[in-house]
Amino acid sequence: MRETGNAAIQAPAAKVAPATAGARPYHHGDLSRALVAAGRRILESEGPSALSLRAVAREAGVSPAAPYHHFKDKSELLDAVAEEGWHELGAAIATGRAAAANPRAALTEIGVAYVSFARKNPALYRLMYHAACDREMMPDHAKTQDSGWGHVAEALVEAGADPTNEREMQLAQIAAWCNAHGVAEMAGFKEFEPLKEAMGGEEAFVRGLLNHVGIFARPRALLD
Amino acid sequence: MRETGNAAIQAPAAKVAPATAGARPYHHGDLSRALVAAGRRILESEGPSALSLRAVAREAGVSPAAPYHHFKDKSELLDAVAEEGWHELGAAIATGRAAAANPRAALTEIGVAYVSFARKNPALYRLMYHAACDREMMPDHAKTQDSGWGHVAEALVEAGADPTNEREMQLAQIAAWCNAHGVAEMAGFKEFEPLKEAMGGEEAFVRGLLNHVGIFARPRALLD
DNA sequence: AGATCATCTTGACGCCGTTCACATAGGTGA
DNA sequence: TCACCTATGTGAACGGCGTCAAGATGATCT
Repeated sequence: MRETGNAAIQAPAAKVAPATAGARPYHHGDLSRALVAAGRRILESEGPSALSLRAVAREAGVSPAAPYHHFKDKSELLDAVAEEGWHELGAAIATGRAAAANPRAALTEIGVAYVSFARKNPALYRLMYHAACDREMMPDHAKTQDSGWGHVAEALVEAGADPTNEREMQLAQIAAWCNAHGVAEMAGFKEFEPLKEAMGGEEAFVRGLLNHVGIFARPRALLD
Repeated sequence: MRETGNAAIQAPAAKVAPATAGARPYHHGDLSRALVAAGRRILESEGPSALSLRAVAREAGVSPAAPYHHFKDKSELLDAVAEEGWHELGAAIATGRAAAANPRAALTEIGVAYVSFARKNPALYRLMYHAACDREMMPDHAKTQDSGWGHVAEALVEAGADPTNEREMQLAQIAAWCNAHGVAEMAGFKEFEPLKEAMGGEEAFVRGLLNHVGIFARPRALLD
């Protein structure tokens, strides 16, 4: 019939094609993945307004109706693109955290990595959050163990937070996310350019902002 | 020809109609305002996906092409709706600030008022920020003296910040905005419901978040 | 009154998301 | 081997969208 869940995983069903062979081995071979990739290419090169289902199908070289055999509708395709983004954001956060000199610095680096990802993939980031806000919840993926969400909690504990104080832990975790999200969406505003340059570049600006805003540098209710 | 700027101000041009007379005095009378109002009604009652130019025209009782005599294109109409939102947000912030017992509390109340407005008008708030992010800058309106932006700066100074430390002032102001924005967009997520209830309602939750996140409760680089 | 000009309508264009009937081709079991 | 089944593709069509050009309408100015 039709794939219902994650489009990136073909399940143990009948192996249909070598996935990345030359030209077009099967009917298409691996349309799901091709469509998601095409969607992301269009998003990056031509912006969100150009991201139509038909354009994605064109980019993948299939008819406008073909995607409907792999995704219920357009928003499900966009969800798959967004999911790829959440996955990469999680990886970026893990990398940032690992690069920190000490547990306390890890929190800061998580924030910087988060904002950095969002600033490097603005259209993708906005798509990710758009999807999340529409359903008024974080994507399931963001809550798995190895996600950004999980890393924040772990980093908080390693920095000395009391994991038994559940309420404060939750508040701090959410606050961190709000914090990073706010900075991520506003750091690109043009009126801040002069200040950015005066501070020696965007990263310094972002660090200043995160520091001012607090949680990444000093989660005081937990650590003070 | 065609109105170029603010659609809400009819300028000193020829008075065309009594503005709010019965039925339809002139060709329409005051289509600009009617269209903005219709747009907002649709946004609130049927959501952003239903907010098409044609639907707005229908709601206002005119043909699909009529709006083009008042707005360059759809996005200019949406900008006008958003501008109304920024105006109201500014007023809400002013009210919150005025209700505070002391200068320090004023900062907190500004944050609470901001988030409260966003939570009460989620679709409008998202439209407002969407427009801002698209052009990568705050709307001009948000930067005028009596806007939310201005109130934050004033409140910071009244709370004891040093207005001559320009860089820190700017950083704090931006941080406050990031802060409020992040909380505003995430406070509605469903996975936080249990915590919200445990804390005695959404306002307490928001205050906790703003407090954790820092700037509204303790802009330390400036005040400590 | 006649000219003028902003305003509104009609009709059209191309693009969109989506659906449906049909075509095609790999895999399966007789 | 071959008929069948199912997954996957195409083509044509629908209504809705944003937008524009040409024409109708009616208030205002001289």
